[in-house]
Amino acid sequence: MSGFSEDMPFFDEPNARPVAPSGIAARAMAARSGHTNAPDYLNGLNPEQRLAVETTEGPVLVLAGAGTGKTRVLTTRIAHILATGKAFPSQILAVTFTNKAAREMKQRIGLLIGEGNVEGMPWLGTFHSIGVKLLRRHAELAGLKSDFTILDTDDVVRLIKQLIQAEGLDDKRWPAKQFAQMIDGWKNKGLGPAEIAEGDARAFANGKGRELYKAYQERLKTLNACDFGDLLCHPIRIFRANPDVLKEYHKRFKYILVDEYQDTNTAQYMWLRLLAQRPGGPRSGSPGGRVPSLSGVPDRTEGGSYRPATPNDESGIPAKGRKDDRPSEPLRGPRGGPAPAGAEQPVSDYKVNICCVGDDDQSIYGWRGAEVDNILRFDKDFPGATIIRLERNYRSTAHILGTASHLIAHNESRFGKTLFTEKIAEDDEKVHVHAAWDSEEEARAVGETIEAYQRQKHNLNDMAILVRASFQMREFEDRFVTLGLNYRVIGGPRFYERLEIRDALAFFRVVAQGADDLAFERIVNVPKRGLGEATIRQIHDTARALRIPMLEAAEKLAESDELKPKPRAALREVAANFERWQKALETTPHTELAETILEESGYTDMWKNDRSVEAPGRLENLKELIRSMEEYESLRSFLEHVALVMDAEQNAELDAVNIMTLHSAKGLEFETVFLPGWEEGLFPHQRALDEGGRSGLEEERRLAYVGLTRAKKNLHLWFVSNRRIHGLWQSTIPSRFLDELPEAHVEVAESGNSYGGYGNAYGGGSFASGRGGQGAGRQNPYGASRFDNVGAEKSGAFSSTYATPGWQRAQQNRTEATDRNWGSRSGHQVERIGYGETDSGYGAGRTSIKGRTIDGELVAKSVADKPSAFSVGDRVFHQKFGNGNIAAIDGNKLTIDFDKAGQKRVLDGFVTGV
DNA sequence: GCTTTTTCGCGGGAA
DNA sequence: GCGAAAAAGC
Repeated sequence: MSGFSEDMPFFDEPNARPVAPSGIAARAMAARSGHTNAPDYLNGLNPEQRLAVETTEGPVLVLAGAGTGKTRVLTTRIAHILATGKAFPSQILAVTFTNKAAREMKQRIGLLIGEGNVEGMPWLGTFHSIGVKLLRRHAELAGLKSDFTILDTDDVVRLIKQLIQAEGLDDKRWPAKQFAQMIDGWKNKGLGPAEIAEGDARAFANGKGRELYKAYQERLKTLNACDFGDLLCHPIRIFRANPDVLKEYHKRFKYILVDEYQDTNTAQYMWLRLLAQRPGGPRSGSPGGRVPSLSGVPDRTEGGSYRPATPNDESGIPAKGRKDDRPSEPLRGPRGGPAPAGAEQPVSDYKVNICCVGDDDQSIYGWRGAEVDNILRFDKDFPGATIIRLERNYRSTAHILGTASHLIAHNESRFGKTLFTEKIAEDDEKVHVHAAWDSEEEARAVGETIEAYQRQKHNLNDMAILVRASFQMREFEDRFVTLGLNYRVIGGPRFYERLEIRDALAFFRVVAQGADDLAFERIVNVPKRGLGEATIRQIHDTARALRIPMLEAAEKLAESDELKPKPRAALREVAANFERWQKALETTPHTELAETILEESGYTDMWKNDRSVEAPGRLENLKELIRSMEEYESLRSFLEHVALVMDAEQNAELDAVNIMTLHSAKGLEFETVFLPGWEEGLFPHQRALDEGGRSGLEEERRLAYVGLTRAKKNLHLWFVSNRRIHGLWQSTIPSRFLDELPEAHVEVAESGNSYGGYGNAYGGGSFASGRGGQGAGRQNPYGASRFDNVGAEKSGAFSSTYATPGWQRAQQNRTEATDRNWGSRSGHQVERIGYGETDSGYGAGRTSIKGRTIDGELVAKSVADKPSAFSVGDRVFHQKFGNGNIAAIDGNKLTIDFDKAGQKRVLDGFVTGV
């Protein structure tokens, strides 16, 4: 929560006590002094877990496979450090990525050592929450005041947009959103405006990228604000520029623990390195089982400046772009693998009690800056590191584990772990692979399977549908609504991102921090009071000219006669309101004040008068917002919470099927898991392949691995032959990942109910052209015809799917990862994958498809100008919808009245004349 | 300044 | 095909 309001003296140990509730410490002492009985909390750990808990000294990397008890090790390790008196709670730095993980850790440590003592762990939290805490303490060293505002992505984009416009640039050509992402990327690498690569700087805004970035940082400073990236970057810069500050933290943190280390980005790595470094000096002995006295903490930073990690990089961080610079040989584990190019000089001859826990096979966040290399390189960074593998899985059946292990073995850049289980039951089912004709049938069949499980008394809560992309969810939702099947979507739009909540928060922000221009701008004209673009611009200009916040500028303008009477009166009212509320901040309880603000501003009335369907819900949300404020002591601490904790709890009461993306499923487990959409182009996702090449494919494969390992007992994979992408139906081919599954653990299920009628006609479709050489060219190491009988009895269609040229292309793609052009070699089917195509489909680039402007010309125009091979009234056949008559033609898009399926819009490449 | 029409984008999303 | 955001229209 609020780091600055409840600030404590820096070294607070005098008030702290060693943790010894429930006699744990006593027992630990006993254990150490010769008794063979281990303390309770160590009971039930397997040998590897126990080693990971008890190896408290020196660098430790715990490679924790899926379902091997990672969180248990982390929490028990902390409990162990505390119980044996190696450190006070406040001397342990424990970082996670999500609030959820931090919360769970706190709770579980609480169970081990007693609730009260977890409160004494002020440095357990997310990278960002700890970053805020550091920054609030040392804000002035970053040019901020300690009450700075944290901007979220939305604010940042609006701010950048203003800057782009201020530069006189075309904000169409240079989208603010894109630049925000670039800044995010730079900050993930810990790069300030002066440090970014020349090429990157030139790539945006006619070469003004660097200036723009600089201007952005300056603007943040004047707003007394920072973005999420700054929460890490500012502390890094502060540490580097102020050795004495860093030294304080070196003294403080005796043990560092990091969760999900494979997800750390370069900035987080820099941050950790700085805190973990103990330059110079000999390795100190183990503090043993003594509670170290304050004065006895040796100052290991004495007499040494930082050891630069590379000769030309003071940061302790490898040069940017390592991934790309790296020689192509794979990293084969930590032992003897080649050091990646740009790897910095290892940390040596001083003691670092850092313990990182992670799983390289579950690294799925490369796209937001995570560097798998951080974990793969651990023992180079920390020579002499103990590496402990947790491979004993407590979650899944042997079939599921076997399937997942076999799949992930296709990746090259990994440590290599082999999960095993001792739970082998005869009646464990194999992993099921199902085929469906299209995504509707997929949803229908999954629904039926779920209902079948339900009849066998399985809880819906124990089932989950994990999709690659969120657009897949809709079909399931539609189906479940029809069936009356309860479901919940996890990771949807979040509470604090809702319009009404953001509006309300903007009011509060201006009251709490008058200089928050972004918030002010958001709500000056909410509810509508006739303050349009022109007036706002005027406020803006005045604020700029006088170098004052917009609220003050508004006050001034309201008193002057520069405005027309109407906006002037409105502005005067706004200014008066805020003045009144700001005064009330001192005297009124914050929940009461919040209500007053929403009433007096007319905001609640605005929604009361709104006749739309959402309005009542929005009012309800506002009430909920006020209610949730009660838990905080002040408006300010509440706002801080909101900035950092954007998640909202779901209700677990209801028995409902869980629907979520694969990404948000990481860390969860379910008895029964459905994985739909295993098709080339969707999974692995086309864009991952286009942008990431082989490493992109490997990340997709890790995502598949994450999906498979979520299942405890039952696992169902699906692929379809037809899917609607961006509104148009496309043929698809099964994912290459399906062919990477081991035959021994997988059972290919018969297709549910495919449409017999359409299926029959299928042979006449375009796949037929590729049937000739089927099987011959396959390089499937697990047998050539494993999936060939899929659905054979019903339609025969799916067998061909696996033997098409498209399938073979997928195989080729596997070996020729460098070839990123789907269209180049692919023959007939390619236009059905990806993003739709021009008429012929041969080799046409994706750029030409959607009517984007290229060199200022609308490309779609030329496409549309091309006369279609069909004319209105023609009788045509479509492989999904059957026969029909063309009702209208729009370029290559046909509107067809189908005999059975009704009117649909399809690309002309999908139909043949009859 | 507000309402309707057109355009755009469309992988994953913590803090 | 759909929703959000921008541009055009009133």
